[in-house]
Amino acid sequence: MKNIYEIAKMAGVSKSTVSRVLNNNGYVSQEVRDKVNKVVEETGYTPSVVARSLSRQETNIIGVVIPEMANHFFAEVLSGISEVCDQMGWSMICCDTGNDVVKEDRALRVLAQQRVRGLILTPAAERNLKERRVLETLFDDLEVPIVLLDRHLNKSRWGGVFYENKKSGYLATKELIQAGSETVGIITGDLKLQIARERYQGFLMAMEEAGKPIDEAYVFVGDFSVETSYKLTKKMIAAGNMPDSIITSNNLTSLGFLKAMREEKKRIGRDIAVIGIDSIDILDILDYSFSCVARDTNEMGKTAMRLLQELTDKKAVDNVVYTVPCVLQLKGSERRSP
Amino acid sequence: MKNIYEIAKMAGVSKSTVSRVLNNNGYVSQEVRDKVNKVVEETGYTPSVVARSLSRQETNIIGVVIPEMANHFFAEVLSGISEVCDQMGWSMICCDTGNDVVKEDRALRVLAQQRVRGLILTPAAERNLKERRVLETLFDDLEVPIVLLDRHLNKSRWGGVFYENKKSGYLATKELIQAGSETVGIITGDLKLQIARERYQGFLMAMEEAGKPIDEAYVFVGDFSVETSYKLTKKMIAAGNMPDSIITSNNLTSLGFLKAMREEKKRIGRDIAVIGIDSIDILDILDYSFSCVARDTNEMGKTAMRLLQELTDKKAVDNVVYTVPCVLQLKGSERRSP
DNA sequence: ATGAAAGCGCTAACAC
DNA sequence: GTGTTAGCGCTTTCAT
Repeated sequence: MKNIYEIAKMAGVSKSTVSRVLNNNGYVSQEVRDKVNKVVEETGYTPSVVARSLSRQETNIIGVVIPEMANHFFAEVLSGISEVCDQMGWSMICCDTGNDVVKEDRALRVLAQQRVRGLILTPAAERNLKERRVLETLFDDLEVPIVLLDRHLNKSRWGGVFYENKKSGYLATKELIQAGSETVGIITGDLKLQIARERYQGFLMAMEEAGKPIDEAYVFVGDFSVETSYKLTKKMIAAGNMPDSIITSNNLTSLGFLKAMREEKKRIGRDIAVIGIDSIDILDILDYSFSCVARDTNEMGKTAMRLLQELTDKKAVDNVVYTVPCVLQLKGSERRSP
Repeated sequence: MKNIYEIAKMAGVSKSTVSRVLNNNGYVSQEVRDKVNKVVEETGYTPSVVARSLSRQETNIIGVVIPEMANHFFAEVLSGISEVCDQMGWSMICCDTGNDVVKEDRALRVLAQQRVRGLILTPAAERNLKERRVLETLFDDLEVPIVLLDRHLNKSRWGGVFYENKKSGYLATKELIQAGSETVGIITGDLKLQIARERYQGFLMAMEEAGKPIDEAYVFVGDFSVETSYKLTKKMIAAGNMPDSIITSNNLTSLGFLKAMREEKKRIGRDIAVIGIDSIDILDILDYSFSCVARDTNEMGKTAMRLLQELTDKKAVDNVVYTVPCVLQLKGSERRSP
């Protein structure tokens, strides 16, 4: 591929002029402009963004670090980020950490080296103070703004786009009780994550409000994965002691729960009622009765990207927080009708 | 962020030495190595990949261009690509074209400017000769190898990772006939895409082999989207003329079909039999009887990335083609039992 | 084993 | 309006 100097030579002008034409800034006569464009056209010349970035001392790439691309929640988020990113003419480097902090650290370091302009991060886990300081320093030194997405990072000063976690747990529980449940159980997420704790707290709050005691046997500590939720549900069924209803704390937890129920020939609405946190698109398509507390996932991604843009433009301060609302979607599974 | 020169100064050595330590090449005494590493550690210095890329005249970024991230098929593929990419220590810029050729062109141009080291592409559509030439020239000039994924680009000389499309259509159709269907219909994908035509041809072949005539009324030309498939199925049901069974040509087509069936209170296995091309994970979890012809999606992504690596290493020639096998998964929906 | 210096392809301040 | 020139932060060749 030719470089800018060769294009300049061919057009009989200087590099600066070619640069001006390419970036459409500075004064350059129409005549010269046409001449340069013609050469660019003919040669199929494409300027190097890496040289430009070095010279300008900034890139137009953002980093996106998420725990699992194949999780539909994150796929939707990514799609939203990508759309806004594209509109801005920026590019996005995606990293999938598989919920592994080691991979996450590596990803963050790579993105720092890439000198990304901004970062959208869903942390695999919360970190101790020291680890967090290292990360903070790394990106602070580079003046890279960071937007957290969905998950918090303990005591970090970064803002982000989050969810009404506590409220979602609260609403789901309250609804189950109102629909007639005497006993309500929950399969939680990884309680090391703030969002899992919040959802659980919402559950506790609604229970207390209704004057229901918490039965430890009905609190299943999971980790937001299909597998664990599946195992816990199996165990619950095997124990022969099921609550009237249960909260599944995220989309994968719901799936694991449904899988185990199917296998054990248990039926939602007959053997147990359920409300999930997060919707599962396909269940709606199938008209499957699965009640949930939902949110606009794609919009979460878009909002995160817009916030990041404001931060890079210095039009927002660091610790801005957007909270997307939860919406109850009742489809019948909140009720048990034996 | 400090640069290499400042680190050198602080360590009392030259830039070259720091570079050698950082890249772990060339001779440098253990003593000096330690000294440099200490300074790097203390300052939290992170070398700039953009400067390195300019100097080395190559990046470690690959471009991935796909039609829709939120489609579970592509999310899985992305996940596979990402994993191998990460293992290699490379980064990946993702672009979602939304099946739009204009966006695709823009994405490709951006990736060329980014001087990506390689490209994995699922084209939004086939192109005319001229458009294709422009693309080819662009990346040829930059010596960027390209791996096609899932979808072909007409008459291009690029290799890639594809699927047994014709066979999948053939197997599905044959199975439906064997299971007792007198009449078989199909909702095709966008026939401008070779993979859609191939799947359709497989259908035709099996029909011919079985001596069944093709009833035009049972051939529904779709476009691999939920929406179109939904509308076509609605129309089919409204017309009151359904085949014994039907092929749905990809995962989204299956979903649109299932949605319309539900809405119209039609039941798979009673009113019509069906085999879909591509599996839908969640249906398995729900133990939903949905037969399909499946493939290892995640592996397709990994294979594509490995092929790309071989191409960048010049260990493979351009037009290598991997074809991933299709596997019949019968769950009962292939049979109609009124 | 280490340093000096040229160069990667571009941008932008300055000169004319 | 256009050209000249000095970087941007690295790598790498060539001396020493």
